Amino acid sequence: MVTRTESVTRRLREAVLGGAYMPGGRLNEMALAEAMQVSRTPVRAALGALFAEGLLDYEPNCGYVVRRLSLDEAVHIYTVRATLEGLAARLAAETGLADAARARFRETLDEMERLVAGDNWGDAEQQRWGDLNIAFHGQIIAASGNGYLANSIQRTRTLPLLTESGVRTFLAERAVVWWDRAAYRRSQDDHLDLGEAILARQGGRAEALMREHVERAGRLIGRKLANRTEAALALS
Amino acid sequence: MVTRTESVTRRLREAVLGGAYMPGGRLNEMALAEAMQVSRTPVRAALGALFAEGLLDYEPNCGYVVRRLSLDEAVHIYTVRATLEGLAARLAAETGLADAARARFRETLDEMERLVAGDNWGDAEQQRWGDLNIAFHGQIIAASGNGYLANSIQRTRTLPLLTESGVRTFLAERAVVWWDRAAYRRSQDDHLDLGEAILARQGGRAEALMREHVERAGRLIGRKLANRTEAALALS
DNA sequence: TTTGCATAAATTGTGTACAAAGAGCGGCGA
DNA sequence: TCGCCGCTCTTTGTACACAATTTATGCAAA
Repeated sequence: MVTRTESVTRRLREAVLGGAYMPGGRLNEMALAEAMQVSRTPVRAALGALFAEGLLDYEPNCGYVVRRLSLDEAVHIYTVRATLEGLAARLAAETGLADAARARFRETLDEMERLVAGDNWGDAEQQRWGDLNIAFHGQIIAASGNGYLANSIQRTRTLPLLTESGVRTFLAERAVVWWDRAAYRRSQDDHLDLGEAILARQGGRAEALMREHVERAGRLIGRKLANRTEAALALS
Repeated sequence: MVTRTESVTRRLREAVLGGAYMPGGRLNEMALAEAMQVSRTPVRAALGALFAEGLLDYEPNCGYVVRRLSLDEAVHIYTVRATLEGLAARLAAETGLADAARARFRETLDEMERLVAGDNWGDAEQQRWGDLNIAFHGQIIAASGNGYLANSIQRTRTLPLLTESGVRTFLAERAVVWWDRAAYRRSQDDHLDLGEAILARQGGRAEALMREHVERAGRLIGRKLANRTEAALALS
C-alpha cells in the first residue's frame, strides 16, 4: 500500500516539473487538497518534501510558491552539475565498466549516432535521442559506483525550468525544446569522445570532457534563457 | 514569531548531530512530542525535513530512524565534498577576493598558524582552531559566489557521524576528536598553500590543492572509522 | 522447542476543528 | 487626495481524534 502523502508528492512534483504552475505562483493547500481529493495533511507533507528538493520556495505563514530560478542561479547549478558529472566520468573511467555495462554503453552510443547521422530527424527521433542521452549519462553515473554522487547530480537535474534534455518553459503551454540540429551533432561528438575516454580508462580526460560537455549545454541554455527573459520582459 | 515546526526541527537536528540518539535508533513521534511539549504535527514536519536533509532514514508506516552511514558511504560523501570544495577554491581564485575579504582571509590564516605553531595546544586551542578552520573554508566558499555550490557543500557536512572538525561517535558519550597534533600541522600546511594559490589567482592549483586537502581528511577519517568499526564489532 | 496463526497493542497515516498570523479593504482624519 | 488605522476574510499552523498498518504477544499444533 502506498500512502496518500507519497502519491500526492509524486503527482505534485510531476505537475510542477511539467509546468502546470507558473514560477512564483502560490500553491494553495486547500485548493490542492480538493484537486487531489485528500485532506490538507498529505498535501502539506508533499509541499514540505518538494520544498526540501528545491522545487518550491517557502515562507512561514505565507505558504509555498513555485521556485523561480534567476539566470544566475541556473548558471550556478550548471557549474556544479558539470563538476559533479565530471567526477562521475572520472570515477567511471578509473573503475572501469563491467562487460555487460560496457556492451550496453556501446549500444547506447551507437543508437544515438545512428539517429543523429540518419536522414530522418523529426520529433520522434529527437525524443528518442533525448531518452538515450539521459541513459548515457545515467550509465556513467551508475558506473561511478558512488550513490551519494548520483543523488547530488539528480538534485541538479530536477529543478523547474531546467530538465534533462533542453529547457521547459512555463510561459508556453507545452514543453519547448530549444536546440537546433547542429547542437545535437556537437553534443553527440562530445559523447563519442567521452565514451572513448571512459572505455580507455582515461580518467582525467573523461573528467575534463564531461565538464566541458555539461558546461557547454549550460552556456547554450543560459543564452537561450537570457533571450527568453528579454522576450518575456518585452511582453509584460 | 517562529513556528513550532521550525523550533522543533532545529532542536531535533542539533540532538541528532550531537549524538543524542544511536544511529539506527527509532524516533518515536509521540515520545518526541511529549519531550518537546508540542503535538505530533510539528514533530512529523520536523522529521520529514530532517529526512530530506539526509539525517534520517524513513520507511512508510514504520517511522524514522537515525541514518547509519556505512564506511563506503562516508568515503563517497568525502569524494563529492572534495570535488565541490575544489570547485569553490577554483572559483574563489578566479573571481578574486574583495579587499575586505582578503584581509579577513589573511587574518584567519595567520591566527591558525599562530595557534598551531604556538607552545600551548590544549582543548581551547583545538576548539579555536576548529572554528577558524570552518571559517577558512567558509570564506572560500563565500568567495566562490555560487550559492547553490555553498548549499551542496553544506549538505555534505551536516551528516551524523561526520562533522566539520573531526568525528563524533554515538558510541561514546561525548564528541571525540580523532586527530593528533601532527595532523593539524599537516592540515595547516595545506591551508597555507591554498591561501597562497587563491590570493595569487591560481585557479587550477587552488582546485587541486583543495581536493587533495579534503580527500586527505576523508582518508584519515576513513581509517579511524574502520578501526572504530573493528573495535565496535569486537565489543558486541 | 519451534512454527504458525490469531489477536492485541503500539505506532504511524489522515481527516478535521480550531488558533493564529497575514492580506486585503474600507472608513476616517489630515 | 493621500495615508493610516482597524476590521474582516483568507490562509496557514497546531492539536487532537480516529483509521490503517505494523509489530508484539500468546496460544495451539506439529
